[in-house]
Amino acid sequence: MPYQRSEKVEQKMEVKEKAIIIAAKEIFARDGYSAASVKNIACRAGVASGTLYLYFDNKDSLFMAVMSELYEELLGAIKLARKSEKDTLHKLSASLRAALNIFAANREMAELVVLQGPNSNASLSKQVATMEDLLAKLVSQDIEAAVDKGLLPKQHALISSLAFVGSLNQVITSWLREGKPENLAEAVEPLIKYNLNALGAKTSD
Amino acid sequence: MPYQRSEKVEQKMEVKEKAIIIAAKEIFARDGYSAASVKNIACRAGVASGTLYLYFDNKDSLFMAVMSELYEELLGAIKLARKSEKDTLHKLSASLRAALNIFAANREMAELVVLQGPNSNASLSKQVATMEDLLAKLVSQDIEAAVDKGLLPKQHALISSLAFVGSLNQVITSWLREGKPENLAEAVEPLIKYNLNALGAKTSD
Amino acid sequence: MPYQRSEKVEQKMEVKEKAIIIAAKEIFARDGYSAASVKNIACRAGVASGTLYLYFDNKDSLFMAVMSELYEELLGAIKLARKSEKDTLHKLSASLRAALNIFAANREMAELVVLQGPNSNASLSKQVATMEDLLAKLVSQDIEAAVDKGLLPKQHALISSLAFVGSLNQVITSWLREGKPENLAEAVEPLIKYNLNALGAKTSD
Amino acid sequence: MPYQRSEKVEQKMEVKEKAIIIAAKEIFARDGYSAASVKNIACRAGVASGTLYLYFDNKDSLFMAVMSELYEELLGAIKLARKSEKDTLHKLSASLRAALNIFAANREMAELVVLQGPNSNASLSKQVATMEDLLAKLVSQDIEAAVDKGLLPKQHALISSLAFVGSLNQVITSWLREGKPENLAEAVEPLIKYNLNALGAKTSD
DNA sequence: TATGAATGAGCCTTCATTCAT
DNA sequence: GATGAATGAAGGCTCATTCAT
Repeated sequence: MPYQRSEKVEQKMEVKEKAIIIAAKEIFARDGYSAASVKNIACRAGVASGTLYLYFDNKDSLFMAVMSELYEELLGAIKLARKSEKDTLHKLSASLRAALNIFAANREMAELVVLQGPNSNASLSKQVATMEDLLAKLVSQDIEAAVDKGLLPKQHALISSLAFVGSLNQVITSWLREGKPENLAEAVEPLIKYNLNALGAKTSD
Repeated sequence: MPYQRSEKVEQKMEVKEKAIIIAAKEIFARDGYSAASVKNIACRAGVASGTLYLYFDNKDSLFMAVMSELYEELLGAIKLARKSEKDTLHKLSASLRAALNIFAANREMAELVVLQGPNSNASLSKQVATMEDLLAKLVSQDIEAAVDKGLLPKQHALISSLAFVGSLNQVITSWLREGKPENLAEAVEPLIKYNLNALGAKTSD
Repeated sequence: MPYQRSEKVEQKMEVKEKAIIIAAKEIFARDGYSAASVKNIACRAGVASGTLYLYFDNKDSLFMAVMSELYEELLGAIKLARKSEKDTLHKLSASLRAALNIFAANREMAELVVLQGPNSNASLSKQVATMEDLLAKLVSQDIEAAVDKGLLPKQHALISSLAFVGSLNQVITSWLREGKPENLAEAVEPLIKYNLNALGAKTSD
Repeated sequence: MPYQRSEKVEQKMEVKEKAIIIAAKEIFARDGYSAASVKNIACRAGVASGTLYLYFDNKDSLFMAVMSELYEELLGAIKLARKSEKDTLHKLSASLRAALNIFAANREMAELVVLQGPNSNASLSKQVATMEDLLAKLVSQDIEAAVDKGLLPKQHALISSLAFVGSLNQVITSWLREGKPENLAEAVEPLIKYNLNALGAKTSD
């Protein structure tokens, strides 16, 4: 029964691959890209360092796998949150709120996505940047849509979207590095208000 | 003749120290802290690697020297720009404008200050963060002052200042990495407007 | 008056050369040959490292100069002490006593002659060994003379002289490294007695 | 097949570890601690320099491993020789004889134990000195025991034991460096006689 | 003569990657 | 597939020596 066997093996491999990614997240988040050693990651994953190379081409590609997974998760959560909202501006707010919530719940992810991802190594940074862009593009599209609908005044959508995303990044960075704000939760509403004001949304209050 | 230090030699040394810092900026900007090698830097500076250690204690201290110089330059430009303005809100705008201008004129500095500085190495990052903080504090103080004067509505000053600085960072990051916006100049006014709106300033138009 | 001038200069140089040797003794004694750095020695001598090379070909030759001087001093003291004695066996005792006395009075010398000298570097060790030999030869000659005169029984003069010198060395080594005996003075008589017994001298008591 | 360690691999590793130690003995004996380079040792062992660090933490610990092994071997031989003797004084003679024999058979060991060991590096020397002391203590205990039994006259046991060990050291040193005596074998009986006389043993002849 | 900045070979050590098992 | 011992290039840094001044 070669078919079943292959399935089992495949399952085992998936398990191992996941273990490696989980370990990699921990180590990369804690030590940063350069200081993280392959041996450490393998060790944490309960796997020999050679084994790691059966699942990933090299350290870089492991890092990218980690980042991809994180971005997928992050964007998934954001997209999900947006689905519950009809109004474009509410979509924007929901995005911000979802991002802050997921980072608050998963500090490691924040560390990786916000701090380590963008600063790994010349070539990796470029690839990560591509993923980072997705969020900016989402925001940009919302802004353009809202402008079209007359919900927002005309503006430089690129700059606005970058500013929007940047404000989020900085708050998280400060939270991670300085512990200020102490809780991401307290940042949610002020940050949403800040950006909606910035975009020119007429807030009800 | 027991060695004439004062004149030529001292000058030559200053020149050499500067050459090393210039080279370090190039290499650190291009490769990042970890991937940059001391040998490379020395080589680029036209100096033997041992020579570098006559001017700097070690790689870390060279990096800090580079960063310090850059922050001094950056904050100097910002403070200068602020001096010409009386009004608190104008001070804020002037700060943003000055920062964008200096980065536009000095892409390498942007690369180092915005991208490499924050992600070098655990202990260096902390020191750099201290310098980064200065800008955020400046903004925070302005906001609080403006709120006190009734120029701005009450708000969460920490979050507002982080968002302010973050929006700037992100625009520069995107410019460096994606080439969008193509020119920082075009970002200046939209970004100022974005943040003034965000802060709740009543814009005249 | 070129003659006088040359004399002055020569004097100055002798002063400087001596300063370097004095400094070298300190540093070599403290750090050992390899760990002692030329720069440190020059610095301690109040001289630039380049200057050192006007007086000595290189680190090795400086070390040899130090050792030569020490051996000269040591052997001088020993020969002087021997002169006051007529009897061959008394010459031997006097040698031992003189050696212990000079080391007790000059711990640095002991450190260099006994510990550092023999273990500097492959080629230096050989040269130092040649100087070490002088003491052994002196002892050997005494033994042979005493045997000829019937003061000592026939024996393997080489072995006896080596043992004699070795016993001295070991006591000093232990004194330097372990602080046992606390005082070299207390070692003098036991050590003399040990070796006279060893040589077969009929001690009066 | 998750890697078969137990048999061949483990054996190979032991072989390799031994090869490294053997190479280290050669190089340390030839060049001394400081001048010996890790690369050279690895090379002589037929191993990459990185491999060496799989077996030893660093150069220091490799050196200590070498010295420990040698001291173990040396003291083992001495203790074995002593076991065959009942009389305290015979134990002493047997110790000396055993030491000379093992050095005669293993010149490299002599080089390391007598010449290099004591002069490696500040912190290592101390550790080595601890091992060196064992021999001196053995001798010291014998002397004290013999004195108690009335086999030897009262004496300064510390000085006597140091002299005893020193005489041995010096003979070996001279043999190694000067080639005198040509053969250690010829030194055995004279040296034993020298020291027994020294201690005040009533020799039968 | 005296200086000390400059050199660069060489040091010990790390670590991503490979490959025999 | 899994292992982990082995590799060796590359890293930061030191220091005896040189040489322009």
